[in-house]
Amino acid sequence: MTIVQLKYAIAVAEYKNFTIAAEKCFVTQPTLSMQIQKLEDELDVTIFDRGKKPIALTKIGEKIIKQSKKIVSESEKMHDVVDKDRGIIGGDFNIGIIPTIMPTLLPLFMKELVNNYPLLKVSFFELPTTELLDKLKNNKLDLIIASTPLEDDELIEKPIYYEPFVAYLPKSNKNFGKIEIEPKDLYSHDLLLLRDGHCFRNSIENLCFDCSEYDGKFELKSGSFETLINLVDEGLGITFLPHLHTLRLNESQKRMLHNFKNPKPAREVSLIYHKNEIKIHIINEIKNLIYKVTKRKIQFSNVNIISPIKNREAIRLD
Amino acid sequence: MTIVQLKYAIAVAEYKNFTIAAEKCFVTQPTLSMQIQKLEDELDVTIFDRGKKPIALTKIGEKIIKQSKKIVSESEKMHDVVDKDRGIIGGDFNIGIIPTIMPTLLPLFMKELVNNYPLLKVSFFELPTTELLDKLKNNKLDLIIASTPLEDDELIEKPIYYEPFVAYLPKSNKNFGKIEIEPKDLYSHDLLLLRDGHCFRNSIENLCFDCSEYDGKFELKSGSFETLINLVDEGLGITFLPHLHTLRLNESQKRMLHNFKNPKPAREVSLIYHKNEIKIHIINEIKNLIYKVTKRKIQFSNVNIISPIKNREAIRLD
DNA sequence: ATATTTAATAATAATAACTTATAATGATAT
DNA sequence: ATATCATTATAAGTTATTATTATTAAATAT
Repeated sequence: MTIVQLKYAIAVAEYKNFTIAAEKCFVTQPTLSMQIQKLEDELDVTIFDRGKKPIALTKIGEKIIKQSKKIVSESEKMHDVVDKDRGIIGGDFNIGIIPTIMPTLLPLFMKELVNNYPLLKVSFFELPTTELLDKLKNNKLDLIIASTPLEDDELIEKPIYYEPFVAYLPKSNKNFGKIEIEPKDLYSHDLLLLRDGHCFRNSIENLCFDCSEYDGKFELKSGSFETLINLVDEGLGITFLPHLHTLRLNESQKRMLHNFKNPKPAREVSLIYHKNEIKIHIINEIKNLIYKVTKRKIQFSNVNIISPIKNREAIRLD
Repeated sequence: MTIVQLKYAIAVAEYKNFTIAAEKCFVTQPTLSMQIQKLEDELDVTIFDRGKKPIALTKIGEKIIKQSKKIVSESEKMHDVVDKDRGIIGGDFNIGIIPTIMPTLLPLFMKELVNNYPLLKVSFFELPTTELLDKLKNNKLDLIIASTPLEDDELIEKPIYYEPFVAYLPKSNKNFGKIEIEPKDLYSHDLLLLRDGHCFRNSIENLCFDCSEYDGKFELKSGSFETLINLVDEGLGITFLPHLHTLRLNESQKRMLHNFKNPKPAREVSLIYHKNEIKIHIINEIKNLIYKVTKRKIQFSNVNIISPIKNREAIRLD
């Protein structure tokens, strides 16, 4: 049993295909096949059911892959041990951020991050939460920034700020001009939301509890707040915006913003990383940097945290 | 970096000698030296300070060996994963027991253990606690039975019974015949104890708190309770015995036993194994077997647990 | 100084891992 | 049913790695 064999097996488990797995491991398919066979021979088990299409893990195969991941992740940490000892913050580091956070948060720390750690090759990936989590668990990402709580016991969540929601209402709306509104006031047919799969939509759905009963315009799906804002401006409905997205609105648009009364509904934005703690020393550096930047510029209190997972209750936070 | 290289490095760290480490790994010395060099080259560090005699670990070497042990121990567990899946309880299994527990406990479960698991090759090692711990941490032992608490955060302790101490007094002793005695009654110059290094001695020293001030006969050191009993029989002093050691005494000897009043001083006897949980499925089987056997035959309550570590306080247990 | 111990190096053999080429298998389409 | 395609297994040969033996070098002890 070698670490290389385990990596090959993990790749096959991931891609469910020997040929693709071999490519990803930068070897030819026969090489990978042979090493997998050797591993199976040594352990005297069949890890993969080649009969099924796509290839499936056997029952024992599942366990073996799980243990393989542990071994490989511990072996990856060896490099961290060395780097940490030297105080080196360098190498590749991949950060994933959900689309509704990316444009407002990234500009806050991007520059300082790149300047402070010249040896670090940081890459950013803008993807929905589920894909981010997938990549994080497969070590394609080292850190993600997303709306929490996610309640995933493979991961560690470190909240960085709580961002209130604000209602964005056209003059035609009956609640326009109210000083303080409540979520239930907005229970209506013309609520415009980001497309399905966006966790921000889940948050709002949790906020409006029974909004799965909505019909009509509700089905209109958009991918960015930009579009939603334009639609509302045209009087085609109402929407919610996260607070940081409202800062760049013009004066007349700002008059359309309506705060909720305390405790304001809000989303929790967190750094999320794997419990295996690979590259933990780099994660900690970046964590401190982001803490520093956000603590100075973003501070909210007296909020109700709305879960990005469907059908979860809010958590009061004063 | 390969698992084999890590094993070689761990061996050198253990034996502080390339030649001996090579032997233990069943390879020649140049093979081992080269692999260590390759490992050092790849990680770009020096793990061993060859200048010192015996060979010493560098500062970063310490960390690398620590991480290596994690990786290797996770890789060892791969076989457990397979065995567990098949329900196989087999292979080598090494149990260490301290001398003052061995003769009374081993007969209770030895036979059933061997009969129940014919594929298991069990070996027993009778050694003092410190040596047992050393071997457990270096994976030379899979399980040890010793007096606890040891407060070692690499290890897991599972108490199996609490064994009261009994005083063994000759007729000449002033406390002879008392129905109930207290530890302080025995504060005297003729207390006979096992030789230094035996944890049972530490327990008794904790019990008598200031007995480090004792002089004279106290320095007489013995290795077994057999000797101590004989010495007391000859009227040369007094001693403590763990309860299970008193069961085979003859009638006249039994008249020399004196119980302490409640809560009786007692030692905690535990199964101890490594947190890395290698062979955990076998450990669990043996644990259950020993639990079953001891729960039926050994039951004590209302005791004060005396720590086998010097200068610790007793823990009351009702 | 000389023997002894121990790690490093050199030359070479054995083993293992890899590549290319090809065959076998199994599913899908004609 | 047969051809086609996708995919894994096998075979032969090459390269790279790991091992051995023999020897050298360095440090200690006698």
